[in-house]
Formats: sequence, C-alpha cells, structure tokens
Amino acid sequence: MSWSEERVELLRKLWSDGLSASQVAAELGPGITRNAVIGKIHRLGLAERAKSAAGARPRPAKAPRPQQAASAAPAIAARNGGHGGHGPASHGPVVHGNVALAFAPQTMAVARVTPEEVVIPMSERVTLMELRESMCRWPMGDPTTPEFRFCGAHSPIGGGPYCAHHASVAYQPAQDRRRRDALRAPRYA
DNA sequence: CCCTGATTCGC
DNA sequence: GCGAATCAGG
Repeated sequence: MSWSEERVELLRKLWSDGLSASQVAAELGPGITRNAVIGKIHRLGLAERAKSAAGARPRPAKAPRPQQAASAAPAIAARNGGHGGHGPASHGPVVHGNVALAFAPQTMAVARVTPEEVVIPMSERVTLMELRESMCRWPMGDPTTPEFRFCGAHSPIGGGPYCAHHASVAYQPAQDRRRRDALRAPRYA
C-alpha cells in the first residue's frame, strides 16, 4: 500500500474534517493502519489541527438517551447478568426472549421514539471497519452506498447487539411487529 | 479496557 | 518515506 496522490488527498480531507487517525485509517480501507495515518500526517506537516476538531469528541461513545424507553433497558441488563452462558452467539437468542419479558405491558407504551427520529450525526456513526464488539450494530442508511454506517454507540445492554435506544425498538412487542420489521429490514431496490 | 496523537527507529 | 512498536495521556 503506497500513498498515492488520491490517498493523500483523501487523508488531508478527512483529517481536516476532524476525524481521528483510526477513523481516517478505516475510511482509507484495510491495509492503512492508524499508525500509518499518523506517520503520514506528521510527514506532511499536518500534525497541528484546528482546535475545534481536536477538542471535539471523535468518539461515538455517547448516543442520545432514549428519554423514556431507557427505564426499560436496565431491566434487560439485569436479567442477562445472572445466567452462565458467554459469547455473543450463546446469549443472543436469550436476550431476545428476556427482552420480550422486560417489555411488559406497563413499560412497553414508552417505546414510542423510532430510530429515524433520533438524529445521530454522521460524524458519530461508524463504518464496518470501525465497528467494535462493544458498539451498537444498528444499521443506518442504505447499505448499497458508501454512506452506510452503524449506530456505533456503546451498547449498555448486557452484551447485546444494540444500544439501549435501538434495543428498545428492535425488541418491540408483537403488536408493533409490523412497524418494527419495517424499521429493521428495509428493502433496497 | 477502550481510545487518542506523538515519537522512535529499523526497514 | 514508511509504519509497527511504543509511549504518554484521556
């Protein structure tokens, strides 16, 4: 992998946009590491960035709290904390089942915010390369375009795939299944 | 432990 | 010039 003019140009753009070195590396594709980016940045003399970008939070750590549905989320974590099975594959289905219980009739009325109503800025979303085990895997955008991203918020739901907010929608009760499925599995022409 | 950028130094 | 390894820090 060499630094073609194209790559350097993209590097300059993304870096000046305030993306972190690892984020830039992910955008440039496999074969370009965070270290490679940082090294190049220094060689290009781009080390000093505008403070606005440096002070900003490049990390997608905090997703906006789902105002009311959040109260149901801890119940899910509590339930999952107790059993023995480890590893994503083993507890996935269990999470699903327990969540259905967590959203008992008295609590499920609160899950009225859809993912589309919660604005997660592009800068906080993550690409597949940036997605970590600890991040929310909720897909955002059209997967057939380069703009496709994942939510990326750190998922507090005991080892589950989604952040509290998206879990609240993903696991809506059966009566809302039609709307839920429309949100989860959009068709792309 | 997750991440950040900075620096060194063998290639 | 390049970037993995390492460092110092949040």
